Amino acid sequence: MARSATLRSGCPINLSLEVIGDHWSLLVIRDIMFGGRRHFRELLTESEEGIASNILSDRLKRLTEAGLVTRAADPQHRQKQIYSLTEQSIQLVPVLAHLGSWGRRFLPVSAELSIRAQVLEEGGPALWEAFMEELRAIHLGAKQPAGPSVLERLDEAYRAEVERQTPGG
Amino acid sequence: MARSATLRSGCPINLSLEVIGDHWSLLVIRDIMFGGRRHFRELLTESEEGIASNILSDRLKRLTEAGLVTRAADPQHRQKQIYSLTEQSIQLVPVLAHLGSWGRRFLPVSAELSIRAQVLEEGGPALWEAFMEELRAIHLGAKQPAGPSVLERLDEAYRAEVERQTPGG
DNA sequence: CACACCCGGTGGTAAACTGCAACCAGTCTC
DNA sequence: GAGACTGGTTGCAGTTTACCACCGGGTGTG
Repeated sequence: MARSATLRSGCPINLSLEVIGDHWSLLVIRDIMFGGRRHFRELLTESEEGIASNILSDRLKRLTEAGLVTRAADPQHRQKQIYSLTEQSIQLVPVLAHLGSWGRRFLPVSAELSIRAQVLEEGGPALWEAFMEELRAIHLGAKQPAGPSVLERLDEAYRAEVERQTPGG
Repeated sequence: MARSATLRSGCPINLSLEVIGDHWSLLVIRDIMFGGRRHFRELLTESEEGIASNILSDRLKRLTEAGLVTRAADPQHRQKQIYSLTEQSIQLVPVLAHLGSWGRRFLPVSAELSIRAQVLEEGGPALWEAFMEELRAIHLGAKQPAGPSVLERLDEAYRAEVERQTPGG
């Protein structure tokens, strides 16, 4: 069931919180956005925080209704659904970037999980914009941007950080 | 009671959400930050969304424990407590600004409540920085910054928007 | 046709969150 | 000293959220 349309007030911050102001919604978006998870099972089993299947199901439904996520059939596997970001959720990149920076400054983050936030912070708005262009290519079918891939750069930094911590791997 | 220290993961976004990822915490911060509310009763009765007293009490306690808010005795009134922002919560300004911009773009905001978000958006990072300096002066006792007051500018825009909607007063 | 995988849904239970209203004791005002 | 105001607290009920485990039908694979 769709939850009651409370609409406490017309304040943009309040309305934003009514959409993404819970523990899981932004984490799901983060995993689709940065983790490249596109299927239910990927989001479920590769979740760093261990989301439950019914919660994931519920959030994907909500996010779809709110226009932050779309679902489409997977041509490779007739039962699979592919979840994609929309322009609306892609424009959350600056929010996530700032939220990550803030967490990195004040909270007990782990090094390997915050390295992406660090790269995004150092890259600044220019990098975010490039990242958003890349996401539009991946999720909306837009033209692939020219420059080097931001996603690859983030993943590379992550792998380097993991390697740094377990050199003998 | 302090809620269980779950710490689902060390991801900065996750940790940030564990601190401010609920419906009310950011609204309380918003009211202290933009609305100039410093006392319990002000936060309670002038809340746009109508927060309940026990919820407000709980959030103020949590935010204090998390280091986003401090409380101090009011010399004017021996029973009153003055709530202040900290450097940690002042640095949420960019997050709130982006969240407001995002809401303004995609959600059914009301004109008079989103005018501040619009001013902040148009002012960009430079204006945010000036606003943060001003907040440091108000809440942390820092030196009053030189330029014109951002808070006054926001309030003025708000009043003008209200006037525009109800010209006859 | 077995078999493992895939997308979820269900049921049960516990905890958290929320709203409402009443209440309390200290404090300022007149 | 009466009355209003202060910062909260408490109790209760309803709703939401959460976790856990299991199930169930469709689907690709050998």
